[in-house]
Amino acid sequence: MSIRTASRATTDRPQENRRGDMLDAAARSFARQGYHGTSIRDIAAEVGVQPSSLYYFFRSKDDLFEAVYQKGMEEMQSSVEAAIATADDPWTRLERAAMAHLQSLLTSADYNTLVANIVPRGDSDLNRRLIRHRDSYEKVFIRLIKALPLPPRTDRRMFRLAVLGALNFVVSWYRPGGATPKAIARKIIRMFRRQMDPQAED
Amino acid sequence: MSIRTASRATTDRPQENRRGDMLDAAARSFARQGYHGTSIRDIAAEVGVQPSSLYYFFRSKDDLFEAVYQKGMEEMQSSVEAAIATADDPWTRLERAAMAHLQSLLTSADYNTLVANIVPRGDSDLNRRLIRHRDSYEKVFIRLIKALPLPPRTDRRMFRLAVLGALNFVVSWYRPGGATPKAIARKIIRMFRRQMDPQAED
DNA sequence: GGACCTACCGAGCGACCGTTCGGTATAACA
DNA sequence: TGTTATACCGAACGGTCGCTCGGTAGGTCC
Repeated sequence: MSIRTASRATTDRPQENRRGDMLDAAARSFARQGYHGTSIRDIAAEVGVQPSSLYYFFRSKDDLFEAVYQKGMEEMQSSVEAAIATADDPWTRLERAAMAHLQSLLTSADYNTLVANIVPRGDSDLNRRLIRHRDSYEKVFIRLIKALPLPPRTDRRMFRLAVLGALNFVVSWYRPGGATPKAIARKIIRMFRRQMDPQAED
Repeated sequence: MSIRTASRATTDRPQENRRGDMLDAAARSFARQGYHGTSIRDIAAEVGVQPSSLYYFFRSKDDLFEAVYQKGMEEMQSSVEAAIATADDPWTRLERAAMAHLQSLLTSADYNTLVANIVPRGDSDLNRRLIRHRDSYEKVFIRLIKALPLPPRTDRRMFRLAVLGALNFVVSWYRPGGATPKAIARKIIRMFRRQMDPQAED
């Protein structure tokens, strides 16, 4: 292994590479103003770059948006996966996942607020791609709920959707200073648990 | 009471009045393409009117949007109120309300899909006004949940928000042909009920 | 029959939109 | 030292945006 192969020149800083900055600025703008409310020029200005430069890294506005959305979903997924790694009990794992999920949505990291606020609807190409990313993320919850000791004949899909609904709705009423995301997540999961699991301690 | 006062000329059709048509077309467009995705010209074209004509009835695009949103909320409120009028038992009333709520959100009446898809965030003037309308609607649920025989020290606010969250999230996974809105609403409320009310029959 | 009001029309202003295209400074490579 | 790839710049194209403004046809009122 020569020096040549070891030092990958592209990552160092040969003549800068602001793709990351662009992604960050896009996340900020999209999270605050929404898709149509954000212009390529807005993002470019925030990075300190010409609008045309964005097209060197991203084919189109749609592509840029998808990249941001995907990164947000991936960040959430890895934070959830890290949170459940250390627990064995299925209900504890769900609770930990809910905490990580809510914490991601509420701590105003732009990528995650974006994911929280943009609900893909309609059937444009872009929306179809976003939904694929979201579905991929929600697989974690399918697994978690599959492992739960629920009463027989429980509709686990409905259960999952009710939990995610209650969780996601928090972003529309949460105000910092009140209950913490963790506390809220715990409360919500406990509400669902008490019903489904008679020997829950509470 | 003379003939003059009885026949209010403005409502008849002196030289037409397409305010209602405009509101309907706006609801359609806003519900499908969102706020920024809808142009005044789109709406005008759908009504068969010049763009400038919209400004005779509405001060601005924001005003028009607010009018649509408000009408949507009012429709939902009266449908919920009609649904609970004939029931006395608090849990039954909540269940009926949830059914009416979901039915409004899911039967693709444009005013209601709009309300379901537009989640006001940020602190523009418009968003603040939308939130006021939404809060006014949700008062019904505060009342309904206040009347519920819940265990002492139950956080009724959290309970309400969890219920509304689970309910509102349905719009993002509902597909016609599966369970009906009514059935879904019943299932969701029963899930919450079993936990809080030990002598629920189910 | 003249003044007035209502419900529009039609043209257009200035700003902004996503995107394209030809260039170019810098650095790596031969 | 010349070639090539990378990471941009700067200008501009064609289109759309929200909104304004000066009309005016038709009905109502005195």
